Amino acid sequence: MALSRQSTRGDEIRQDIELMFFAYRAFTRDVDSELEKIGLGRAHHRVLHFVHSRPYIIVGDLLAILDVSKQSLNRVMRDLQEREFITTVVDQEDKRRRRLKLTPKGARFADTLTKLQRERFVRGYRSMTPDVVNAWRRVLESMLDEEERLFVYKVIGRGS
Amino acid sequence: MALSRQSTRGDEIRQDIELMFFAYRAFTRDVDSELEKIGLGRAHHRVLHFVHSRPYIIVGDLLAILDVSKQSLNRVMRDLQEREFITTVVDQEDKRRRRLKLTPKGARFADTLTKLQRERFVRGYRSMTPDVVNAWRRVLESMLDEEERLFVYKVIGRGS
DNA sequence: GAATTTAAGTCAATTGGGTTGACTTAAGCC
DNA sequence: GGCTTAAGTCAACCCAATTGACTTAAATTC
Repeated sequence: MALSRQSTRGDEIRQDIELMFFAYRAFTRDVDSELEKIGLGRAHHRVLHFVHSRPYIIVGDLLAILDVSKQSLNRVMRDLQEREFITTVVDQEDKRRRRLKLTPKGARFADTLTKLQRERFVRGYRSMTPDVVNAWRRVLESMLDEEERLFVYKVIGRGS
Repeated sequence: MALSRQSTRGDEIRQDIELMFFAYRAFTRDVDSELEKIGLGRAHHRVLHFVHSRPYIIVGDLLAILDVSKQSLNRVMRDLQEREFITTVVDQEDKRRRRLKLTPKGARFADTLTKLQRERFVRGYRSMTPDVVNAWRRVLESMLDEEERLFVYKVIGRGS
């Protein structure tokens, strides 16, 4: 295959853009294929993931994180509830709110997915000093827009 | 919003997984919205991008890079040809092959999209030493599977 | 030179995951 | 009591992907 292109100077960033594309695809592949076995998709994974790390999150906050319409979330939620991966409890302080939580079964499944992605990071960080790992994170963080960055800090519980 | 979660020790990688999700979303957002203005989607961008850096690439190689079915590529190609963003030329050595190339108009558009993504990288790399930037790349590369990594090196023209 | 393989393209049906719009139900707030 | 908010639903639609079955034309093999 005559795939390669002449590598001119000054296009390192262009390579990085492509690397980002390939890396993200690798990052989601294992998980996608695991989900496919039981007839779920990437959208289901995102819900499982974020509900797992934020038990009792309310629906509106989850919508804000995922940045999708509630109609879209709803279809996904139905699948997850049917499979008994997720349950809702009515908030006692404000009974309009539904708090989301994974069932033990849902949590186990979410954990196996997380493990798959975690492995790729561990592999990448091995042989890197803590300094470099930190810098790595800062690079990713700088890709976010200002306002978004504050939101993400709040969501992932870093920086504050 | 009570979005944040308690940050227990040992879940740094979990934060990184989420950061990867948010960063990739940011990374594609500008481009997506630019594409939307003229009625194209992310799939069109990928084709524009890879044909731009690999002028005269043949269809089969592009399929291998994108890892999609040819039926899928074909729909996208039709849109791009209608808009006169891309042209095909028959390879003279093997007349079954079609070589793809952007028109000047297509190249200009591809450049404006690249610029948008490039900015995010420049922002991230500013204040990083060359060493750190290199390490950053190595982390991303390590996320690829072994076989895939060799393919990607060939495609982006690094390593080898 | 005929048969097979390869490269590209096409039609049709389906899926996953998103959208907008319009609406309902129930609860909280002033 | 009336407005607002949180959640959920139905319907119609869109984009980007899939699989399967097929065609055309050129290159390769026997």
